[in-house]
Amino acid sequence: MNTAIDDITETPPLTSLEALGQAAECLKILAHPHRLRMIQMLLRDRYTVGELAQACEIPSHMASEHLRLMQRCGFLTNQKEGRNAYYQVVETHLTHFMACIEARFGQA
Amino acid sequence: MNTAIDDITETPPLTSLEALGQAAECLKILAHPHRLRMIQMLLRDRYTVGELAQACEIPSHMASEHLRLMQRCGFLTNQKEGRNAYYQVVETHLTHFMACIEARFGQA
DNA sequence: TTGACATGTCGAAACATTCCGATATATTTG
DNA sequence: CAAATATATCGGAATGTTTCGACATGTCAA
Repeated sequence: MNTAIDDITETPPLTSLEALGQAAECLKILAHPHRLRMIQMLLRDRYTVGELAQACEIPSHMASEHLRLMQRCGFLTNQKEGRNAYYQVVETHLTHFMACIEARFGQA
Repeated sequence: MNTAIDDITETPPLTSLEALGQAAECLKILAHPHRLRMIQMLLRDRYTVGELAQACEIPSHMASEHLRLMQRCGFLTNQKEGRNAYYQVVETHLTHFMACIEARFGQA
């Protein structure tokens, strides 16, 4: 015999189209190989723009643009130290997203 | 004293830029509110193009295009029955991705 | 066979993203 | 101060995505 709670856990309600719109915005920002690499690195440690740029094999002014984008949407924050800018992750759910991506696309 | 295995589990290698490129392609396809809604529904049951279109509040010929895109990249498959086409999920990792999205963006 | 229905496909307009050179700002070093 | 370094920003060309109307295909029922 099912209880009300059983029914809810069996079929949770659909997410609203509005919330899925927000989700889609965030996924669009994730959907770039250089930004994924930056997030993967920043989930482990903090890095400067130049270090991230080098890891992505791109000019640092382009890394700066990717980082600005990810900061504007609440994924990252930065701290300026001298002439360097250290970025780090603030959106904790990125840990889970990256775990999903690593589970599917591996460490290859 | 750390073993080699400890070191690996503490700092797994970065995913290659090539693999992250594939991941980005998949995320781009996920990054659309109507496609997210379709996937969320199809993870629970199979539906026709018309049913999915109605749930997304879009004309069915546009639902058909979204479904074709998701089929081409290996997320979905379909079975024709009479004049209907039933779609269902074949990429099992979508369960985990959708769980992440629901955890972050809720059932609101 | 005819008409209604469900789905699929095409092409173009509208829109968004990516990339890059040029330039700007701020900081450290000599 | 001047030069070098690190980061940030701007504008535009190239490219990709989304949407939509129009039309094509295939199925069912009368």
